Amino acid sequence: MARPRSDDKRSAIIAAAIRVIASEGLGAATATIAKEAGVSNGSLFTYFETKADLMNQLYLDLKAEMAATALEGLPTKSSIRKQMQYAWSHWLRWATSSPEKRRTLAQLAVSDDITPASHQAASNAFAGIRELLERSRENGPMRAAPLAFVASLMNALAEAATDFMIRDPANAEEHSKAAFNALWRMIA
Amino acid sequence: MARPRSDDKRSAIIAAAIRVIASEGLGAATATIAKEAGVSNGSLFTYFETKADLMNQLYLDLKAEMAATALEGLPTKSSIRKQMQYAWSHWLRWATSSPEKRRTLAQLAVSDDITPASHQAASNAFAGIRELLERSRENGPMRAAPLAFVASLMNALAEAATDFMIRDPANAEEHSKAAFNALWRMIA
Amino acid sequence: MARPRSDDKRSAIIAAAIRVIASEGLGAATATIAKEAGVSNGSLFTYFETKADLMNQLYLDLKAEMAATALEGLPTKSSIRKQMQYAWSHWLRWATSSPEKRRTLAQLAVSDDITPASHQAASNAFAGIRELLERSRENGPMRAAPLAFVASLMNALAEAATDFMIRDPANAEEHSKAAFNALWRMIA
Amino acid sequence: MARPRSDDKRSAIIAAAIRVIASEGLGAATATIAKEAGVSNGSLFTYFETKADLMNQLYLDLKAEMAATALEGLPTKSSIRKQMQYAWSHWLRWATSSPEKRRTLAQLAVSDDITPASHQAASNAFAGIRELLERSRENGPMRAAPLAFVASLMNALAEAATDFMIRDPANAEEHSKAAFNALWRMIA
DNA sequence: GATGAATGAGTATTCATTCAT
DNA sequence: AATGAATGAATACTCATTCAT
Repeated sequence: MARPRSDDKRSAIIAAAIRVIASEGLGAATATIAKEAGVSNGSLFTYFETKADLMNQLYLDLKAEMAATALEGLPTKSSIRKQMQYAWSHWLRWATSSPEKRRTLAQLAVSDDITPASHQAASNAFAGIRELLERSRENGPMRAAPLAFVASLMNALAEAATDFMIRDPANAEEHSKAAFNALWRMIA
Repeated sequence: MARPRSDDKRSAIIAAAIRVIASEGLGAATATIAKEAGVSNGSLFTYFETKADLMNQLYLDLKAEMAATALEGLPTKSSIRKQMQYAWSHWLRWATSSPEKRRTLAQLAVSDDITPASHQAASNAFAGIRELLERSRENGPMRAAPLAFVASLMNALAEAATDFMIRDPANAEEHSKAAFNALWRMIA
Repeated sequence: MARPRSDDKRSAIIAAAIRVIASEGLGAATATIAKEAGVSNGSLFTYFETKADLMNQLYLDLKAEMAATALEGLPTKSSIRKQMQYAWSHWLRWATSSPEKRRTLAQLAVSDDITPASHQAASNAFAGIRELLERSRENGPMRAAPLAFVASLMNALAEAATDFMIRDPANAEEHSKAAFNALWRMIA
Repeated sequence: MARPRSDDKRSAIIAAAIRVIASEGLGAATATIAKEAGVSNGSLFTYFETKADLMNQLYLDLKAEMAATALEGLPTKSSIRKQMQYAWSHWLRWATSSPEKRRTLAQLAVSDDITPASHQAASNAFAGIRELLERSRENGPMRAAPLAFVASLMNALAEAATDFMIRDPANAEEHSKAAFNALWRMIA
């Protein structure tokens, strides 16, 4: 319970959890995750106090990675539409090309183990994207709606589009664009 | 000649499952559900072969009720936009006013216990709504996209809107309309 | 619980029990036996008060059939050796040619459900054979041993021989004779 | 580095199983065995993967102990008859003086849980005794019979004799000798 | 008498977490 | 800090028996 020493081990556990939860669901045993990480089951609990704690940290890690990927290399000089489109396509590309992370994230998102605080923190990680969204819709038909509402719709669109891109990878790029255009029609 | 199997008991178990799962999640014990239904734990298994069977039937019941509510009293003589709006508002009203059913349905929708066959059957229950959607988008910008993709977007929008209506009930009607308008902008 | 009406049903249950226990062991559910007999599970209990009661009656029926088969047509005018050999071969033939009955009987014989009274009654059914045995050994080396001891040895020999005949049916007759000769060497 | 698995605990569970099964039969609950062994019910499963696994190991342990006892201190310089008699009397003495072990072994021997592999392994433990038997019968009337058949008869005799010795302990030694003489008449 | 639904005690096994080594 | 054995609560499902129809 003292400060754990090895960041490698923490990472190994997180990575193992992604793989195991993707294939076995949230019911996966901590012992299974530990073994997959090459760590003893006891050690898992020196890096994460409880299973729920592991879940919450995993959730945050994944959300943060997702947001960072979306904004990495953002062409801040371009038009807001271009920037939004850039973020959108990177976001969906990440989700599409990391199927285990996405599956695991999807399960965590609906889990009762994730605390409101974690949901809040995850939302903060999306601040950059929310800002983009704010500027995108500021002259559009949803300019008066609560931003959280619009964000929720955007998120839902991204989820649905990703599902479809995974199910029909041949036309993934096309689906991504179609969904972005739909988004733009909605808000701008 | 023996005591006949009672529809009341089946309903009681289904209703109890809705309540219990809404508050305890899918991990709820069958014994808890049975007790809540006023039935012995053994009896639960004469009405549902396994816990998974109960989950699947519950899922179908809820999906069917949702679709039926959306289409009940549909003004088939009105314009397609009016019809869609009618279905949309009934759909969201049902979801909003049955929070336990909605919570439970949300959990079931992502559960591994729900078989592909059940998902298929649930989809069939939505045939009427899908038809409305087809006619709604037939001249719009998404006329060439796979219907399933559009349906998925519509569903995601409905989910997001419902979440928001529940969190902010004072403006529920407004949110419903805003979401509908967003939908219409997207597809028509 | 009143006197049951139909002997047919009793027989059907007994016969079903033989088949089911032979294949599923003593743990077989009464419901399974009832279904195999074409009777409702409730009815089974009007013919046999408890499962243990069914087991005991089944045990007795099988033991009695076994003894009767061994002695049927006994050549009472022949030498005692001839008579014993006749009973022996009929006994083993029955065991060999009724594998389900034998399997079931073997399981019942070691079951805790069979009461001492039933074991006693089964022993009585073997009175005829025991008498043969008494006359067989009356001048032999075991003439002073308790008859029950000799009977026990004879029974053990018959069991072992039967096992072997079933495992090696091509030489069944030979094994039967070899075992009989061994028996005769032992007692006469 | 962690607490090592304790042989004492394994032994305690095995010993507890012997006692519990002797008195309650094979249906005995694993929890009962664990409690009798002074171990948590969970721990039982760190020493034995399943209940069936426990049964199989128990069966082997008992069979091995039985065979070892029979052959311990065998006077290999004596005549074959003397050697056989020595093994026979030690065998029956063990069976007689360990009634719980014997009861339990008898139940296990007919259990469906015991795998063919275990029966095979148990048979291997009896190799020494089988060898004695081979030399005992090599010039006798059963010299041409399959050894396995003769072994089966010998085993059946031993079982029957043991039963009788337990039921009539006052004359145990006498019964043992009578049975041995009967065996010798049979095979030598 | 016949039926089969109702009952609820009973059981192997799993798993998060703790703790001796 | 690391290990993995120890713990014991928790859970789906079965089954002999009873009883309403």
